[in-house]
Amino acid sequence: MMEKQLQRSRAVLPIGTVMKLTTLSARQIRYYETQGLIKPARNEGNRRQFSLIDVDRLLDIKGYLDEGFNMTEIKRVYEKQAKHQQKEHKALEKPVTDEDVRQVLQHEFLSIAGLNHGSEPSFPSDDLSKK
DNA sequence: GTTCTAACA
DNA sequence: TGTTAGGA
Repeated sequence: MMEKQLQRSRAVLPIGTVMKLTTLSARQIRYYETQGLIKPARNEGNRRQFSLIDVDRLLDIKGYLDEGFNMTEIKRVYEKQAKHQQKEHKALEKPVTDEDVRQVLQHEFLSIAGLNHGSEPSFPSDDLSKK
């Protein structure tokens, strides 16, 4: 049941393929990597090798971009996602599937987009539940 | 031909 | 972000 997960995390796609799949420029893809939004593997030639999970992540990022979010805002979303993964991992040792990730992202996306879709760079700030 | 990093008209 | 230089 986890086989597909392994296949999806198999990083073998060159940046050129990812460009076509996501319609993002190499510049953007590389930049997002420096911003910590994605972490593609590298082959022996220092070439980036993306997995389907990476592509999926890129497509999500593109979605945020279309909604007018900037890198810092998008990064914030993924930071929270990272926390979720850590939490799950430490607490239950439960493997996070890309479907889980999608749900978290979708939730974050909808809530953020719904609260301020206009132009204000301001966010509802962090959660108050962390005590 | 493709991808990489760094830098800027 | 685009684009280009110079390498691998």
